[in-house]
Amino acid sequence: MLSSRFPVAVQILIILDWCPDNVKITSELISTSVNTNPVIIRRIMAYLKKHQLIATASSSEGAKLLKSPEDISLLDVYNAVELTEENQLFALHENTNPHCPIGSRINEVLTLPLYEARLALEDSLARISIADLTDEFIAFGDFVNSADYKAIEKLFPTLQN
Amino acid sequence: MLSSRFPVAVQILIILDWCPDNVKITSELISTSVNTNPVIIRRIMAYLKKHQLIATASSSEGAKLLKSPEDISLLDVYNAVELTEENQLFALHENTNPHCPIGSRINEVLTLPLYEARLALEDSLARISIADLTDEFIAFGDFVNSADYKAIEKLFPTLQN
DNA sequence: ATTACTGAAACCAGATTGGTTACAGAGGCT
DNA sequence: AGCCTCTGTAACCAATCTGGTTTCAGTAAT
Repeated sequence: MLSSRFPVAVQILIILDWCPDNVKITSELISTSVNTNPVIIRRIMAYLKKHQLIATASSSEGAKLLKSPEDISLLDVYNAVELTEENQLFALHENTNPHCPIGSRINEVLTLPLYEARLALEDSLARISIADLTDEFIAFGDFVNSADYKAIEKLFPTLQN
Repeated sequence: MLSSRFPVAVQILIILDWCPDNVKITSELISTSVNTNPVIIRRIMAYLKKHQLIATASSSEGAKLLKSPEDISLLDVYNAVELTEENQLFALHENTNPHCPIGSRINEVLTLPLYEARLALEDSLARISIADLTDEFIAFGDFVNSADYKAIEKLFPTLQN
């Protein structure tokens, strides 16, 4: 099973898309939504930053999206946080027996079917954007005007600046 | 990245398909092809056995396929060895903040896109059978008659019975 | 009975994960 | 200038997973 870095990264990007520009979004605000430690959020944001999906600032304005949310697909996020340096979904068993007709060629034979399966996964992820997902939530303006907001205002301490 | 149980399981099934019925296939023979410890092979074979893909015997005849190799897909193998009890590819971050409009619904919103991506992966794996892969290797008969065979005969100590 | 193999337990080292504390440094603000 | 907030890292931790190994009881064929 893959790590939860991917869904958390998606949640980070949705929050950046969902909040108006004048809201200062810090790792602590996001960590309150995810319900984890701010350092966890910063670590994942470092991946997103490295892949040019977001920009962060040492104080001041908080994090911002670097691309239009319509142009950030789930595949972009997946690639940013889940792909290792080996750049593969399926591991292969290394050092199979070179003297065995099966062992000597198994990895070569498996490569294409496993690559195609990975492509199918990636194609599916590529079809959904952050904007698509943000649409599934209540609008920020409606949230602020809702009766709920007052009760949980303290959870968004930096919401208004 | 997923574990190498899956490719090793595929290799086990290919060997069972590839070898003629009169060859006694033990965990040690397979471990020689994979180049690992026989216990590793037995552990993976236990998954395959639990999912009714193979039968094993305490001595005597060795392991056998329980289904025609055309009817064993890579998805069957993947499901047998890689799926956990939670039965999912992507993890979600649990205990997100129920008071946050995003956190309270993020997992619900992510479920469908992640499920579809997983389905795409599985559909792709379902299209390839063990028989398809076995076809990619030299036939057992040709191997036995080849010049190579004599040199590595000792690696298949139980080959002829 | 001997032999050969399976199945399972126990243990191990290394890697990964999510979590935490701590702190240097960047960059606003007064 | 000093203060304040937040980022980016490092260091550390416990839990889990993985592949590997040794050991051994049980099973089945000869």
